[in-house]
Amino acid sequence: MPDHTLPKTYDFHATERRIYAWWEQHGYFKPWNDPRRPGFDPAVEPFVIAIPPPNVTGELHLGHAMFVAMEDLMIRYQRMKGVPALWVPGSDHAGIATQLQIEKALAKEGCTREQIGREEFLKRTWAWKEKYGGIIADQIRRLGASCDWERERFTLDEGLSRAVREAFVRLFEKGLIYRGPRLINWSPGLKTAVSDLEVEYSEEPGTLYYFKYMLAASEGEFIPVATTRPETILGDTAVAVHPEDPRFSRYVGREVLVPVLGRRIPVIPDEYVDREFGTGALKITPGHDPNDYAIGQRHGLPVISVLDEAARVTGAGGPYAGQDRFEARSNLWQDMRAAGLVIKEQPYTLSVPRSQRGGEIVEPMISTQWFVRIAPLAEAALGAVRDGRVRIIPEHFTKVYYNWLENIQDWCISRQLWWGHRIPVWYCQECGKMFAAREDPDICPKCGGSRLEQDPDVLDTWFSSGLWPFSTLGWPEDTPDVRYFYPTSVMETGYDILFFWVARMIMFGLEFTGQVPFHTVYLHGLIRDEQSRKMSKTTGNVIDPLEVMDELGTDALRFTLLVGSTPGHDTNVSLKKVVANRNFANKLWNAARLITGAIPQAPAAPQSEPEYTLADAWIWARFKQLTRSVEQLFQNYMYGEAGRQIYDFFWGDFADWYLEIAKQQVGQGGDRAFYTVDRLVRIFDGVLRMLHPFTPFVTEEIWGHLKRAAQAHSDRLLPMPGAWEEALIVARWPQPEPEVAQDADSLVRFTLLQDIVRAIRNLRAEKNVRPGQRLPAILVCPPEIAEMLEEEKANLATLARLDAELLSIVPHGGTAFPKPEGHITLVVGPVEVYLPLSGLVEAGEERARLEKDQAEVGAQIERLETLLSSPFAEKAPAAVVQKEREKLAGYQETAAKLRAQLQALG
RNA sequence: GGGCGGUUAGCUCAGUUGGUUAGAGCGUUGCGUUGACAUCGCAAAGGUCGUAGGUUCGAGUCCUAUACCGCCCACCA
Repeated sequence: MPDHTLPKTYDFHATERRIYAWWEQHGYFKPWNDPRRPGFDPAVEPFVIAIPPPNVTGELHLGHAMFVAMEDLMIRYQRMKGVPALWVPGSDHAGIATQLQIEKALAKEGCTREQIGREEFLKRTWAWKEKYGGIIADQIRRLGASCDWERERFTLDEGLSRAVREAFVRLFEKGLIYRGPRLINWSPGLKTAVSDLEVEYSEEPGTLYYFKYMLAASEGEFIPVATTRPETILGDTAVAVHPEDPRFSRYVGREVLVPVLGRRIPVIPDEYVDREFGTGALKITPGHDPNDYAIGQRHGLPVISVLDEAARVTGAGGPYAGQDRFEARSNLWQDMRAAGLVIKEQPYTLSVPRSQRGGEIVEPMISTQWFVRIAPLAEAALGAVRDGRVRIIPEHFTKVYYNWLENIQDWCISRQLWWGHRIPVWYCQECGKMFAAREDPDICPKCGGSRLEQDPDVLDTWFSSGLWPFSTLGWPEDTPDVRYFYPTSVMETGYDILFFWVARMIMFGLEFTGQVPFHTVYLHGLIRDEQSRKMSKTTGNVIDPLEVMDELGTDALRFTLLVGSTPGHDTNVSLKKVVANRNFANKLWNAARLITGAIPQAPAAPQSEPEYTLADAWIWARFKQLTRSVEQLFQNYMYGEAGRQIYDFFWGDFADWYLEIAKQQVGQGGDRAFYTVDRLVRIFDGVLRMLHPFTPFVTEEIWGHLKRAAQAHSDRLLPMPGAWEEALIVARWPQPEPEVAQDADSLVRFTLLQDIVRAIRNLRAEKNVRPGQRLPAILVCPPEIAEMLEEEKANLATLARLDAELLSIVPHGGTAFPKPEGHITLVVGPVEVYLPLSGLVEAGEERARLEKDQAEVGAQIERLETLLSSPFAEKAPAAVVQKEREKLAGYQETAAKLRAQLQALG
């Protein structure tokens, strides 16, 4: 046996490992045109994707699998098209997420980060990163990712750190970064500020507390006020009422007393107050509420912080100082009740702000933080999408993008963490000035002093991520990579990080490089379970991609994710789908066994000119259709639909029909066998090529076998490009093949053949004719069809399980054909099929079936006649009308046959 | 409050530019296994495309309204 014989079963496990190593070893993942390699041609346009960097200590989940599959598909497609394709891999330091992991580990040892100190903490985190940081990259390899691993980057590596400093200093020098006390979202557990985006609101049952704000100057008079957070009363600096509210107008300008504390605060008028809500009067806590902060600014109110960084009451809270916020809430309320200030409590649904990471309740607080003045950047980023320099797919997300950028707030970029890029700002202890610097300074540039202290904060992780498309290529250096590969091509990621990441990359790209960082944003949906629930460990519905790959193979997983998804829409993944796609890979494998086995049965060189059967012409016409359709779908980023069509072609046309026919044709030997094998090889090769971006492993493996089998047998068995490439991963993508006039005819004729076969199979199934039993048959049809059927006789016999010796094709026109004794009739379009089964069919049954057919055909004729006599005939395009006319003619022909048959039955 | 998406077969979903009998996988039913494949084959059942209008010769596809589900943003003392 030659070595290209395929084993009976496909061992995807071993294959995946072997093939990946082989690809990598041959350098196929590198762009063929590369400024780092000899023979570089800067004129050839590359295709570039920067990977969405996963968290360095993360574990692979289906979200990763999704983007890897999607991006690898795009990269492989471009590579096969001959475009230098670069996919830059890397990972993200993920400030909060990683730091939390380390802190958790420390907690197990019974200590805190403060106890071990910043330096030791960072040492441990780096050690953690070294230990676990490679895992995710290996898991991404298992998915088949064809990244250029030599270009792998990490957001905290030296080059990227330089980029971060450069970006910060530039913005700082332009005045686009400022520092100051503002009301920010404070995470008391993490003890850091977080940005607006990192706060998630959840609806939760709570209480609305009604109480009295007593007038300072008059006994017994009060303004009723409602709050959801009584502890903030301690920080109230005013009570606001609507200026036109008659209930309270007499109080405006007077003073009320803060419960328990007895502080005097003014009653102020402000239109922000909603007269309908609550009591119509609003307590103002500028230190702990964003709206109150704004009102406070308008009225020049003092700001009192009553909560500290751990959300405990500060000294300003008098008797409650040192208490936790919730403890203080209940204590204060009790004391107020005792003092007769409580009116009532009412159940109320709150929108509770929680930290995206820790999940704890975020506290709005006044704090000195660093901010990016975002408006000018946002304006530019809006422009880039508006004028089409960046295209977002699916398109409806552009609105979401606009909406966010048009209402954007300054971005709080400082975090009170240790794991991250430290803010490159120093404070001179001698002159008191602060300055930003690209390199760690020794002396103060303002006064020359040497007692410098660096700002202790680090930057928001997304600050460094925002630079990713160019920092990974070497920016701010003017490297050959930046010059050639930037701007990148497509940014493919989930829509959930459109704001966090995509918008910020566009802003930073424009700001720092003057160019958009990518011309296309492709947003995929989120992965959910089969009941469209989010996958979560608590629900227990998490599908682990690693387990899926172990059990069903990477290709099956990839194909499921790719074909099951539409851009921007969530995808429900179930194991059942993956199983179905594992079966698909298996089907491919077995088709390959058949084809490689068929090759040696044909002569190595044909003696005559090519001669193709109807089936050959048909499958070729269908294949060409597929290449055109797939090309168009790929161009429109409709990968899922493309995959589906290839799947359908392969399974429904190629395997179900053509392979069955091909076995028969190869069995005929001679040149017929050669030309059949030639079709098999070419079309299967084409299918493998088109499938390769979806299911790279099985296709590469099979293709290798196919190629070797073909080469071993004949130098005339070639793929479409005319020569066998060295590997499928770098093989040419099938060109869309143009349609020729004959194609339509082949399709119509073969469809008739299929209809005949189906009709016979149907009857056999109905009558329980044993599958093994070869039936004789008589086919009566118009002469021009008879010729075709005669040629296809052998195939017909195979497919419908007829006895080829006893199959007669009778050309017959005009007059009714006399029905043979003992036969029953099927009418398939212009063809009458007579099968000697009347013994199995009861009297009347045949008539009933024919009448049923007649009724169906009659209904169609009626429908089409109505249609064609309507304005449709004049207004619709001629081709469309013509098509319907032909259909009608076909039905009329069938109807005539049916009538004749029924008459013959008497 | 503003915006977006979904509603198609029992389930999960496709359905690009409107073209005239609506597709797949899974599930269900019946039949079938020595030669590519039971990880399979053959056949069958199953949908008035959420509802109501409109545009059009023609609407699952475009427009308007509406119901329900989901999401995002803003945020309500």
